[in-house]
Amino acid sequence: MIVVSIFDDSIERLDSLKILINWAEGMQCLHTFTNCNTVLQDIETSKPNIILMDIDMPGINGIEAVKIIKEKHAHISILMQTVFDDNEKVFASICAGAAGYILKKSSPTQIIQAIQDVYEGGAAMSSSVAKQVLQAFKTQMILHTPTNFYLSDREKEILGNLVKGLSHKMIAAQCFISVHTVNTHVKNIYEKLHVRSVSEAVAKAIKEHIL
Amino acid sequence: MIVVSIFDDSIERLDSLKILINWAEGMQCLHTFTNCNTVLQDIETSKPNIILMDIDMPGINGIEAVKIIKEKHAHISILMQTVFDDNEKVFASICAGAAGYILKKSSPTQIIQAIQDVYEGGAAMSSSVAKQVLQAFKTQMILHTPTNFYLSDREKEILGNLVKGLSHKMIAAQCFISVHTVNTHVKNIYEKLHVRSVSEAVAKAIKEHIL
DNA sequence: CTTAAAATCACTTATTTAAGCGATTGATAT
DNA sequence: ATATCAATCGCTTAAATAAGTGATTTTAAG
Repeated sequence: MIVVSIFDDSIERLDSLKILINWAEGMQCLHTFTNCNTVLQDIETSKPNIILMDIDMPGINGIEAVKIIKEKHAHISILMQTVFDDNEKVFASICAGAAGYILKKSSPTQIIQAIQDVYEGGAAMSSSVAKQVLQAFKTQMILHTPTNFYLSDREKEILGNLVKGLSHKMIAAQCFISVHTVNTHVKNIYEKLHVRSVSEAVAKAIKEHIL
Repeated sequence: MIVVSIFDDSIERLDSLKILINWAEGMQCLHTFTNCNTVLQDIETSKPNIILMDIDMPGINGIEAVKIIKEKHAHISILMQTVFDDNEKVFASICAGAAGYILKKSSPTQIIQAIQDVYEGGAAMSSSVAKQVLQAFKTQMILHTPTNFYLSDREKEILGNLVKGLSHKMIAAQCFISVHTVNTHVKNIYEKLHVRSVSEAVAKAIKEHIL
């Protein structure tokens, strides 16, 4: 039996969600709370597997609450709910440790499904939220997509050692080549990366993920 | 009417998906294809709104196909399907521009729902896939737990200039101080960061997000 | 077979860095 | 009031680096 606790400042919504969950098979909701001021204590009394958390609440807001809960009860999965799929709040919730993010306009079936998914270890997101996360994820990844500067393997190896903070001499020893050769390689690296010092090269190597 | 085209190397799966979609209200599937070798041409003939794309196919694989399709038809949403929720492939698909990623074990209802979600501009993910995306997203975001090395403002400023690749002399000019002072600051920075060269300092500054 | 690229080594010179020493001033905290 | 810290400046020396020029060898590609 999945035990669900709900935090929402609207008593009407609290009631309807409670009825929905108790109607659904395999889950029950015995405790609901209108704010998060005593959230840890509330969890002690209700011992939920899953928490339905409203984001906009007076006092401690939903995102803060997630952080507080996750610190003490990492195993409890929290499903966020809001009216709007606000970018900032979605990301903040995810970072705080929420297992899902659904809109309040979601259908009863979707809400039940989301709780089920989260209980089974998955994540649940309304499609519009998923869209945003995917978009953000994509730009994050593409931002970190290495530009190809056509460094040779040896050059990459040497650049890697520069990033580690090794001097030319140490690199020479490491790679069993002479300092002169290291010098030449470094010069070529500078050419290819369009930089004129180690620091610039290292900065570029890290920022552009050339590894 | 949502027009769906399907690419999958299994004819049985192709048939059952086709039946499912044609059974569903508001969508139809007239064309299916067992490979992506002539994918652009196939799209010309079938003119789909949504494409269901298998990942593992002989010849051009699903991810490559997405890239090819998205280049010419950015407006067509593509829903990926595979047996396994393999990390790499999920991310690659997202970056290629897929609008969703569902597992083949998804229920008929979920598949129909996913197509609907994607058609409405959202994204669709199986909960286990969503879980992975969220996890990756979170670590990407949260990696930024800046350790405090107690650098003074001036030291941070100078470190920032080192990261930009400026030499001591250039920094001196920039900050209207002497090279000697820059030297002293740099020495202090090295002490605080426990490094012994610009490259190490720059690497640490970027990696640990000291800015 | 010729060309091009990658990797290697060498030498030089001017500039830059690292590291060591020491010192003054002003602000802040005890 | 005194101690601590940040910021500043100065000098020195040894080591490291940047930039130039030039050359050999191997491998891959055309």
